[in-house]
Amino acid sequence: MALLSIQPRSCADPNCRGQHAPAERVALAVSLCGTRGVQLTELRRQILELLWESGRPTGAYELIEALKQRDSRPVGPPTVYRALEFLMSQGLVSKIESRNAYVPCAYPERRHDCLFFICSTCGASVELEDRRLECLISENAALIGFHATRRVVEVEGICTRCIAAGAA
Amino acid sequence: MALLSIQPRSCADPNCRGQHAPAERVALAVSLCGTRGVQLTELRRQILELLWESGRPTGAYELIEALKQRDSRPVGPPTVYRALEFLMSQGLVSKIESRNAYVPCAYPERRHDCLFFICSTCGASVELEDRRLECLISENAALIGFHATRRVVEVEGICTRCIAAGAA
DNA sequence: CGGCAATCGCAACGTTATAACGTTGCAAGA
DNA sequence: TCTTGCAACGTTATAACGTTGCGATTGCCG
Repeated sequence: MALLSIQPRSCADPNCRGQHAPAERVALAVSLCGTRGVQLTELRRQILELLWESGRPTGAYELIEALKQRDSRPVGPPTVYRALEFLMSQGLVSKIESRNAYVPCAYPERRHDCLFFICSTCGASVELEDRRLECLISENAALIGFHATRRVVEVEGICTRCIAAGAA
Repeated sequence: MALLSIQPRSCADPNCRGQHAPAERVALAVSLCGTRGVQLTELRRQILELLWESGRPTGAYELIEALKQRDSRPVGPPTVYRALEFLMSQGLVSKIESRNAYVPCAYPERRHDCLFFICSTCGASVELEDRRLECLISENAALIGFHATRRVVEVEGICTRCIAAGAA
């Protein structure tokens, strides 16, 4: 198991690297849930925040560890899985099936299916959206009379950064 | 856990429904492996056969059960996973990531990535191929400088048969 | 026949997910 | 105030999926 590397920073210093983004993401989620009349509880909020801070697909048990270290609150697997289920139902999080891990969703206000690129070297993932891809899948589905409800598109490979690093 | 439903038939009777197909599929695999100079051992062959006979994505532990019932040979998880790994390396089997289950591949001679449709009602899966889809994914990959090595495209929904049955 | 690599058997363990049941906290209405 | 209802969370155990490590066996090839 990879070492736990979720290390939130307080973001008051000039060395803060992109740690404001998680806060903004969470703020968006808070307002979104307010609008929708659903409860983004403290636990759910924290898990979403951890996912944004992590920067890569993160397993449920990693989240359990991170929560324990963050505020010495021990939570069991069902608790975390329930929170993840809620976050997924709101489009705030997606599961990366090929990794059994979870990522925060960049555009929770749009209800679409995403296209994920996961780097096998550094583990980072990138989320894209392509309407044409969804159309093509629908087209194929129609071909066999299939009614699609969920699309999982995950691409494994090597990201730009790792290609560059490997070439050096 | 769903009831084990892998029930091979001897295929000598006139009521045989599609059970010749698995035999033909396996025969193709045998010749293919012969050509490639790799060993499709008895165990590997049996697992491939079971997958063809199953007709739906089948878990590793289900295969273990089926093997035990088929010829009272008890095999452990590592044995089955190794065989599956071999079959996947030869393009004879694919893993359905969203189900942690395995399906036989219809076109093992072509080395491509498939598009799977999995029915949430009956569990059956259909394999399609669409070159345009692969192109579109490559295009998106190029956009972010990503070098793709594996594409996972799985669509969950309801198949024609189940739509019809539900409408009745 | 001897050597070697590939395959298989087996025990133990690690990881991911859920079942089953109980508890807490809050809010509406008699 | 009671009590009823409900959503969220806690706890234990267990199911389901997958891996490691090592030794035994098989089969190929000189």
